[in-house]
Amino acid sequence: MPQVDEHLIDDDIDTSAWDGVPIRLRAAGLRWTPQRRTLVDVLREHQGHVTATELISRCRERDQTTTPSTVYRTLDVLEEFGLVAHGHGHDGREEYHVLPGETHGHLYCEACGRQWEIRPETGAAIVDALAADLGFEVDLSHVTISGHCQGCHD
Amino acid sequence: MPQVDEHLIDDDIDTSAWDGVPIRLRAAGLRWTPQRRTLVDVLREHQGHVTATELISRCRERDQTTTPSTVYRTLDVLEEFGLVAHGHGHDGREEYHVLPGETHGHLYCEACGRQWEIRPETGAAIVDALAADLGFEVDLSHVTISGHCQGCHD
DNA sequence: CGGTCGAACGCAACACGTTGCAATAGCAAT
DNA sequence: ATTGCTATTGCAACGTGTTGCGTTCGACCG
Repeated sequence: MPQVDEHLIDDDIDTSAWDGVPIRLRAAGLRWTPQRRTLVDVLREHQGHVTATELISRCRERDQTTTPSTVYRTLDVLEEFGLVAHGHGHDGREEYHVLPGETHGHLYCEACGRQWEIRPETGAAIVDALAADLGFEVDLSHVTISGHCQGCHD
Repeated sequence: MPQVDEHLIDDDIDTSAWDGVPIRLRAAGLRWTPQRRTLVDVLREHQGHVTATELISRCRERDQTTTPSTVYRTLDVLEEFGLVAHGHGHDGREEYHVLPGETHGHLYCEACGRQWEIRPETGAAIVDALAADLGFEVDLSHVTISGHCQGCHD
């Protein structure tokens, strides 16, 4: 097993973005509570996409008393700080992007259920098309576009 | 008010597509029930988009005993026959296109809440971009893309 | 016209997400 | 350490949509 030093290994996620959260909250007149700490601890371990439901159950693993409404409200706050971004999966349920870097759209194959990310260049083409049409400024990351992937159409 | 004969006026909707529904259902081994008749009668009066909730309440105006699960299940059947198509609004709730003609995507402005349809040519550009990228065959009508309209972005 | 089969119904329970409100508890100031 | 303000919590209730199950009734057949 060579070269293990050359790349980050799976569970070696950069969590530094979360370190300043308590301070940022207080600076905005908000509060750092045990419930928020639990959620942030859970988010530290995640990259990419998570459903709200999964976050709630992971929080409950750490704290039996976790309440859904608190989690949803905390996620709203974290979204205002740009630490998560929510979107809707193909079935309309909420999904969260943790530490959204470059925003990207999502594709969902109705046949096989797999998901893909839209490449930045392709996403840009979509954004440009809608900007040219109606002057619309699209937030691609908010939705999942449905269809059939190459392997599944016909 | 000249030329009123030259176009269909607003409440003169072509409902002929619904006339064959009982026969089509029976031909497929399915049944024509009073509950389905109520929903189809409601759908006859609609064009464009309706939320599932609105359909349920309109059915209840005609039949107090209408049950949500029956309406949802009937909508699924009608969708298989191509008479309605469901999508998700910006907040993930279900919307139905009645008698979907040319499929079109939707835009939702997060600031002012208004909605637009994506013009066919623009929609085609989006479909083409994703086909070129991953060979993905997109069903644009299923989702509502969020963003900010011309009047609302700065 | 009555019998049979199973599609469709209504209900009850669940899942996900939101909201209003009274009680709690951060946190800044004293 | 105590106090006061108010952000946050937890609960309960609601809205929307789905699912399982026992019962009903549509439709075809004799």
